[in-house]
Amino acid sequence: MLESGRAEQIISRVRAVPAGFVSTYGDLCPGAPRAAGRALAECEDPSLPWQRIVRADGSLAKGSRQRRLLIAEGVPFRGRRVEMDVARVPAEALDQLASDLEHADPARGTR
DNA sequence: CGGGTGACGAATA
DNA sequence: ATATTCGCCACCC
Repeated sequence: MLESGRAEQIISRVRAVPAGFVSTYGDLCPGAPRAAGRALAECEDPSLPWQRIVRADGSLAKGSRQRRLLIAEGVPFRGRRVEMDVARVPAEALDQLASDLEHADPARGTR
């Protein structure tokens, strides 16, 4: 069950982005950022934090709706764009976090 | 095979 | 700073 399909891989990375941070289409799928956008557009899973995926320059694909959700999570903005220098999670970090999710132990680390 | 499309990215004007 | 153009690649017919 690793479902390591192209889309599945992208989706798993989206889930790896922590609240209050963002990542880019290019980081989700280097070399084919549009495939990432495609995956998000097709995926209807409401538990998917799609709003945390923004363009490389910090602009939003989904406009005000997306902006509102991100601000609610505490993502720093500069005008209409996300402050990428502060909130961006690089591709490598995403893989790291994705691995961490598999180890998700809510009871371990609580002391 | 090709041709068109897109929740993109980078370069250019 | 914004608008346009081009390049890229995955997916569909």
